[in-house]
Amino acid sequence: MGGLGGLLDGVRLSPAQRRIALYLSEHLDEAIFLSSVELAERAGVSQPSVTRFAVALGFAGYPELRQALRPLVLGRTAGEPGLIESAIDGEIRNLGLLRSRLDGAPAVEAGHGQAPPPPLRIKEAGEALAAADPLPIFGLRVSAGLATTLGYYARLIHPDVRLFTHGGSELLDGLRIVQRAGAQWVLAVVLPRYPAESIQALEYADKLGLRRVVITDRPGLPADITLDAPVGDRLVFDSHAAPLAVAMALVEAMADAAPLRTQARLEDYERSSDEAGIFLPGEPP
Amino acid sequence: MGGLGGLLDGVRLSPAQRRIALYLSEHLDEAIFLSSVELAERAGVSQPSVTRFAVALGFAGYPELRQALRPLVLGRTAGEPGLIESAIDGEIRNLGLLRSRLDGAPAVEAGHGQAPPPPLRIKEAGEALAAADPLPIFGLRVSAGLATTLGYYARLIHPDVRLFTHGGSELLDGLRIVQRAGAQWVLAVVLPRYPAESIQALEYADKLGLRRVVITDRPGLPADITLDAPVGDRLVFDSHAAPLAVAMALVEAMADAAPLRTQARLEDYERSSDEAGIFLPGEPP
DNA sequence: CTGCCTTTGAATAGGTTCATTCACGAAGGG
DNA sequence: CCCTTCGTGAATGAACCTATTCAAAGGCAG
Repeated sequence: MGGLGGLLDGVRLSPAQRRIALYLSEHLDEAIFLSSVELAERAGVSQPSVTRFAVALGFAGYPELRQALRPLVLGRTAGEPGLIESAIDGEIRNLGLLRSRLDGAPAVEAGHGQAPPPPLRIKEAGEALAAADPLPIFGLRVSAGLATTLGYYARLIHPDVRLFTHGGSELLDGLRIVQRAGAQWVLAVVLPRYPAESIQALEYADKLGLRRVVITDRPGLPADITLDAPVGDRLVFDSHAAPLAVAMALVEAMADAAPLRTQARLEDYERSSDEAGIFLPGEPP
Repeated sequence: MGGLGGLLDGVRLSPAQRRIALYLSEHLDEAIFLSSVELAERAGVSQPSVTRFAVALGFAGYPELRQALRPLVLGRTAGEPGLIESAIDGEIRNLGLLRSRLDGAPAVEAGHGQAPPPPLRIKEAGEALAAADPLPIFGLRVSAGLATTLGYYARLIHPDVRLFTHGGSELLDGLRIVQRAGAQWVLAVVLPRYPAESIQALEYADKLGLRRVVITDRPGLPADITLDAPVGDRLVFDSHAAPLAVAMALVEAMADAAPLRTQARLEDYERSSDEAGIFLPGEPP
C-alpha cells in the first residue's frame, strides 16, 4: 500500500536506496515535510544517500523529489483548481478533519483556540448496533443512497437488518414493528437538507424507547449517539465523502464487535455467492 | 471557506497581518509548504511581518505556525494511525489521485514514469447524459447505494430518470423499455465485486444500441465512457469516496450542460418543497 | 508643531539544508 | 593476490531560512 505512483519504474536501486524507498512508501504523508537529513535519519541511511536517491529517480535534487511527492499525498497540481477540483479539495479536507477527530487529538495545538469538537463514539455505536436485533436503518431522500450502502454492508454481517428509504406511515409503521420485534436501537442517516419526516421519525423512535445512532453533518439532531462529519457543499449538490467514511467506520466497528459472527457470515456468503456465480472471478470484498 | 480552524480567535491583527491571514485562508494548502520569505512575497508583506504574525498567534515562531497549519490541510496528527485512520488516509489519497487526473496533468513530473492514465471524460459524459431522455441509471448490490444517490440528484435536474437497483429480468426489461422510449445512453455503477448481472446488462445495453457511461474502479469493463476512480479496500468492506466524488462531478457536468433547465427545475423544486414543508428551515441544497 | 506610540521593512547574524568531494570498505574478476 | 568497480558515509562550503535589531513612516493627543 501507499504506492509511490510508479515513480520507481525501471530504476535499479542500491540497498540504501531501497531503504529510503521503503520508508517513503510507508510514511509518505509525513515524508513530504522532512528535510534530507531527517529523512536520512528515519530511513537509517546517510544524507548524501537521500540526495543520490533523488538523482537516481531523475530529479535534479532532493527538493525536487519532495515537491513531486506532494501531489501523491494531497492531490494538488500546478493547475488552477477548477470548480470540481476545489470541490474535491474540500472533500479531502473534510476527510482530514474527520481523521483528526478520530484520533481524539485536537487538530491545532497552539493558539488560544476554541474548544475541540467532542470525539466520535463510533466504537460504542458499533457495539450497540452489532448487538441489536433486529436492526432498523433508515435514510430518506438524499440520505437514501448512503442508507442503502449501509444496509447492504450491514446485512452481510448482521442477521436481521431492516432498511427504510422512504418516509411516511411506512417508516413509522416499520419502526413500531421492529420495536415490537425486540429492537433496541435504530440507525439513521440524516444529511442536509434535513427532511421533516426524518426528525419526526427520530422523535417517534424515542417515544418507542428506541435509542438512536444518527449519521449527519452537524450535532444538534435528536439522537443518543451523533456521528457527524462535514458534507461538501461547493457544487450544485452536496457531496458526502466524509459521512460515507463515517458509515464505513461504523460498519467496521460493528464487524469488530462481533468478530466470530462476522467471519462466519462472510465465509458463508463467500461460499454461496461463489456457487451461484453471482460475481465475476476475483478477490473477495 | 478555507477556514483557519479558529486560529485567529480574539487576536488583534495589524493590516499587514490581515493580509497574511487572508492569503493563508485562501491558499492554505500551498502555504504549508512555503518558507517565511515566500509567504511574505505572496502576501505582499515583508518577511519579518510573517514571523511577527506567527508570534502574535501564540506560536514560538514561523516554523511552529506552519506545522500547526498542516493538520488543517491533511488531517494528520502525531497519533499512530489505527485501522480506521489509515483507511481514511487511503481514501484521502484516492481523492488526491482523482483530483490530479481531473487536471489532466500527470501527478508526477519527473522520473521516467510509465504512461499516465487516460483523462476522465466527465464533461463529455455529462453533456451526453444531460441530453439523454429518458435516462436509465443502474447499480446492483454494493453499487445500489451510489446509484440511488446519483438517481436522486439526477432527478432534480433531469425530467425522466429511471433508476434500477435490482438485477434480473426486471433490469433487462427496463433497459429494453427505455430504449423503446428513445433512450440513447445508460449510466451504470459497477464497483467491485463486479456482479455478473451488471456485465450482462452492459452487454445487453450495447446490443440494444445504448451507449454506456460506467462509474467503476478500473478500466476494462464493456463501456463507451469509463469513469474510473479507486476504491478503498483497507477495511472489511470497500469504501467508495472517490467513485462518489466522480458521481458528484458527473452530476455537476450534467447540470452545466443544461444550465437553464437545471436552474428552472431547481427553483421549481425549491418552491414546491417549501410549500409542502418537506425540509426543516435552512439554506437550499 | 512636538512627543509618543504603533507598524513596517531593510539589514544582519546565526542556524540549517543540500550538493559536492573524498576516503573507506565490500564484492567480483583477472 | 591485486585491481577495478560500486556503494556508502564523513566533511565541507555555498545557498537558504529565520529571528532580531534598528530606523523610518504614519497616526494621534496635547
